Amino acid sequence: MRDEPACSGPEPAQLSDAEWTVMDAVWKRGEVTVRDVLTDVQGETDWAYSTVKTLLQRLVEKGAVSREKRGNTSVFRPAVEQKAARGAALRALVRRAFDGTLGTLVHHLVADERLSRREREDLERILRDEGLDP
Amino acid sequence: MRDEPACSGPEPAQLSDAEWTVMDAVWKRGEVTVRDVLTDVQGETDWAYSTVKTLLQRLVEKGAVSREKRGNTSVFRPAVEQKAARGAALRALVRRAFDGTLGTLVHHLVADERLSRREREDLERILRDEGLDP
DNA sequence: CATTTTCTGCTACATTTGTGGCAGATGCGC
DNA sequence: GCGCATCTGCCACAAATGTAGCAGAAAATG
Repeated sequence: MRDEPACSGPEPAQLSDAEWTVMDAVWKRGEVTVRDVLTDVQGETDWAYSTVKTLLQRLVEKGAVSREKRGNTSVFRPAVEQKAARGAALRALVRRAFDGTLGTLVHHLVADERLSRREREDLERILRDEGLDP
Repeated sequence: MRDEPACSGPEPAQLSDAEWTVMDAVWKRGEVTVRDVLTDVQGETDWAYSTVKTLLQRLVEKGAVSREKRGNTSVFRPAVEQKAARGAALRALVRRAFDGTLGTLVHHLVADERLSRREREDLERILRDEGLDP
């Protein structure tokens, strides 16, 4: 009896850097207009209205968000869960840079000299606290 | 007194998918020619000689490998350690997709339903043992 | 040596990503 | 209803990435 969930459906499309920034706002609000996102990313970026618009457009094409016309304004909603997107991104990284093996990544984490003792302890704690639920 | 290694020098340049494939061969062999890499990636990819050549060229420009002329043939050598490249890639992922916080990634790992119990246990064990045993 | 093989240097070209402009349609304040 | 603010749809353009061809130089081969 296997306890792995095995492979579910197709991976959500990979998101680019800029697209992640937009998705953060989309997930946070649940439902956004171009302007909402623009507002949220002010300070983080220096994007023009058009830039956000284009990015949302591309996210629609990638199937990451859905668009619904409300009056003359588009309202966007997440079409993939953040968790799914994160999983896909993580698996893509593991595939390209860590032998396709999660274990290699974890090993790197704990062996990486840039990981502070404190962070390492945090990881252990998180694992113990969160990993126990059957 | 801080125990963090804090921020060392500048991150190695980000590598693209294709570039990671090439770098795998470069790290494995320690010293390669275009043809060596081409040989190694046969089966994995269907690249032309020129493709590998271009990729190595770009890796030189990115400072990821060094080139040395031996006769009329170029010999390439890693200029960044695999560990450093992995670290940079991992940090980039955390930055874009996991709130910039390693803890968020680890939390995702243990909470992700796609992570099998066995992998979860491995993770815990590796953390406890500091990754000392294979 | 004359050929054949193999390299290199340069160029090319499609796609994706980052960034944004312009013009026409639509909605809001007065 | 009119004008001003907004939105949208479509296009643009540079940099990065994926993928490779061509021509000339260098080396190997008979």
